[in-house]
Amino acid sequence: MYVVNNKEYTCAITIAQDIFNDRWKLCIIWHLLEGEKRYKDLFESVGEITQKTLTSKLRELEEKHLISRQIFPEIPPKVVYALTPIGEKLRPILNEMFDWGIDYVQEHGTLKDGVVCEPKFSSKIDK
Amino acid sequence: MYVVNNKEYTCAITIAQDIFNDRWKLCIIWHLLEGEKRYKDLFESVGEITQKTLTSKLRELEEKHLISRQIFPEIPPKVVYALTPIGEKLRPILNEMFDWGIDYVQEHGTLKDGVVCEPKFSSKIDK
DNA sequence: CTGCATCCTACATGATACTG
DNA sequence: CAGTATCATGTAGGATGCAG
Repeated sequence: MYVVNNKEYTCAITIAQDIFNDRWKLCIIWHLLEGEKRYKDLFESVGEITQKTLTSKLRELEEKHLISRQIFPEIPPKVVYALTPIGEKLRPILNEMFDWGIDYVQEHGTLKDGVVCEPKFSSKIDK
Repeated sequence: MYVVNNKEYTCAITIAQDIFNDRWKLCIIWHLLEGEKRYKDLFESVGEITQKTLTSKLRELEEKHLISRQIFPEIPPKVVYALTPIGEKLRPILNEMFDWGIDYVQEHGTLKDGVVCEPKFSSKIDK
């Protein structure tokens, strides 16, 4: 039996599930795989998320140790979010999900004109 | 731009998200990685899911081509669910999520006595 | 055994406006 | 710029009972 944050789990899969089982967290992590980002940049790149939801999701991710939050005491304010090591460890999973999505499109979907996301294969730390 | 089931996506990640981003689908797939199963067996192994929800999730998974549904014309009825090839392709992702969960427990959780799930590394097809 | 039909509730998320 | 504060709502999922 696993115990995390006073919750009990019998399967390690459900731990991961519990952490990013909503509409936005995986997407936020996905964009942070490119490197640390400011609140504003996330707000723009994540898409149609509202500020309230973005703030709430960032707090949850921080609480669960997937991201860090660095505050610069400036005017105007500056806050930078970045993946923690355990958050960074999601990279291969996200990339595999990306590949699976491509496979799925080839079997059951089509490709249209327009911009699409690129995978985030390599770590920025390498560069 | 990807088009699947009349929905447009700009990122392949969101396709995967759209398909198993709820409380139960990943868990159902996880158990089907052991091999095909009857409705009753899923109902018991998945856990605290209700019949209504299980049925609904199985329909969604079938509709999205992740599982197949085979009906045996017997009394009492027998229905067997199994992963399709594209569903089976989720195995490495699920296993990596499992491993990530273990990592997460080591950093931010604890281990207690009690039964835990095993990973589903190999395909049953191999055996 | 394998479902479907109702009814119901909680929570995640959205819309909008405001603040230091 | 980086958030709160309110208010509103859709829908996923639960509880329960019935059916072929």
